[in-house]
Amino acid sequence: MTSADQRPQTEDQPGSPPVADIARLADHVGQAVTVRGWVHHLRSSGKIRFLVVRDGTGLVQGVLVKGQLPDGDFQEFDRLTLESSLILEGLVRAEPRAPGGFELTVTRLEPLQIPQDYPIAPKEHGVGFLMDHRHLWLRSPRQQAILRVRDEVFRACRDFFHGQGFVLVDTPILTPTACEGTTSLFETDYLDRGKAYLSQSGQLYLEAAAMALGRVYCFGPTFRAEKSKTRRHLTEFWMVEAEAAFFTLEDIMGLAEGLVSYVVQEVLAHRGQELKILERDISPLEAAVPPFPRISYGEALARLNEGGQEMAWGEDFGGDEETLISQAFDRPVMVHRYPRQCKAFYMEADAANPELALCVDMLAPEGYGEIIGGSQRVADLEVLLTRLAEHRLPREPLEWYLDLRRYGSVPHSGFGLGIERLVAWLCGLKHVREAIPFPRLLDRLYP
RNA sequence: UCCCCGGUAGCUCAGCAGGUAGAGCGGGUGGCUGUUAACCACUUGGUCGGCGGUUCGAGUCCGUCCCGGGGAGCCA
Repeated sequence: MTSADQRPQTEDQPGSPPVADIARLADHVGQAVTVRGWVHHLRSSGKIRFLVVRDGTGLVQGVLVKGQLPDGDFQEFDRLTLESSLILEGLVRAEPRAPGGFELTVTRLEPLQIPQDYPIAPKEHGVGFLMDHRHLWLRSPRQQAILRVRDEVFRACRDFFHGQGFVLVDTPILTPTACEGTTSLFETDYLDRGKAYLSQSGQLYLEAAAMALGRVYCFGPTFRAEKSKTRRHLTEFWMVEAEAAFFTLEDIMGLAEGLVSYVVQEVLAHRGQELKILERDISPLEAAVPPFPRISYGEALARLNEGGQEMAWGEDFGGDEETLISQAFDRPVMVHRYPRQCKAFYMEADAANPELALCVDMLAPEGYGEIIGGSQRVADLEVLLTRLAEHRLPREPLEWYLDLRRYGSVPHSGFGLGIERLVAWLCGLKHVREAIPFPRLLDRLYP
């Protein structure tokens, strides 16, 4: 847990040993320390008692031996239950029998609060039950590990873009209209000005920012009111989106490949312990180094039809098709140049074949499906106006977007990366709902 | 919105051909000086999702509604 290295210390209590993070107990062998946290596990064997304590940095087993701490404190042990909050003082010992390698001989035990009937037991639970108790489920080692991987993904994304000269530009969450028009939006009242909608993408605003700063990205929540009920869907999810002036489709594919491979390598380098807790086979992650294979929609379609999965030209791929395509490769695959008819209005047509869009989807291996969608954007005002008409989108709310084509329009491209899908793949999760602290699903708004 | 599966103790589940409610875990009590989801003994624990129907009798069969899970479409 490298992040513990720089954790600021809180004030020690007079008369008590210094407070130590469990992750740093190695630095305190032979010393008296104070540990503050929650009871993770309890065992009693007559005159010797064990409790495993969690403090957010790790787990440590405390040993209570009668005579080595006040009798009153020893008896307090019997009142403890799972998730009791407490303060322990003790002597740090190297102990080969202990999972972390260190143990605490407890010299003082002070319960802070003792729960009755903590709902989550150290046994198997159903998904529905755990989701109802998500606020408590987060305390489990597995969920902690996922959240730490997620944190690493966020950090790595920001590092990558910063290193590539991209500027973080925050796009609005409350928007006057749809970005793409096709998907359903969450609607809300906006004071006295009618309806507002929760953003389903920062892309259009990011295009404006790219015309100011060249290379930009945004990182925020995204909302889709679709009645999707699959392992790959949330109604509220996080997306990192990039947009760069003068980038072609080829440029943006290189950027997407660079981002994903960098994030994977950072997670492998810094979150190996968490991946181990998750029992993740890391060989598919280790393989995710450039170059990622690139195939066209036409090639992908041909592969599917040869494999017996009959599909007509012009249709978008579903989850099953994505899985079949990705199974042919050992790393993420980029499928480019889909038929324009199944893609969004803002995508530039391929000059070599105007029926195709200059777009790309990156499919994660192991059936995790699309993690990135990107494209080169329409740069010409007249073309864009035609597209809006074709898609029957209202022009007035997008006049500002059209301005970008009136005032110094340039070729530009961008993509969006779904964070939860990436985290789910990295962690080997069965469902994206575990990749976000408090998932919002079709039929779930609690807790 | 559509298709499939499910709802029995706090949790995970079993319940035979329709005959009147079970286990493990958890909780409680006691025992044990090195336990690793400790172990042993005893004990606590139920509106069988709701409503209606068939039947002498329904957890079990039928209808319907509610809730949960999985999948499709759409998307990241």
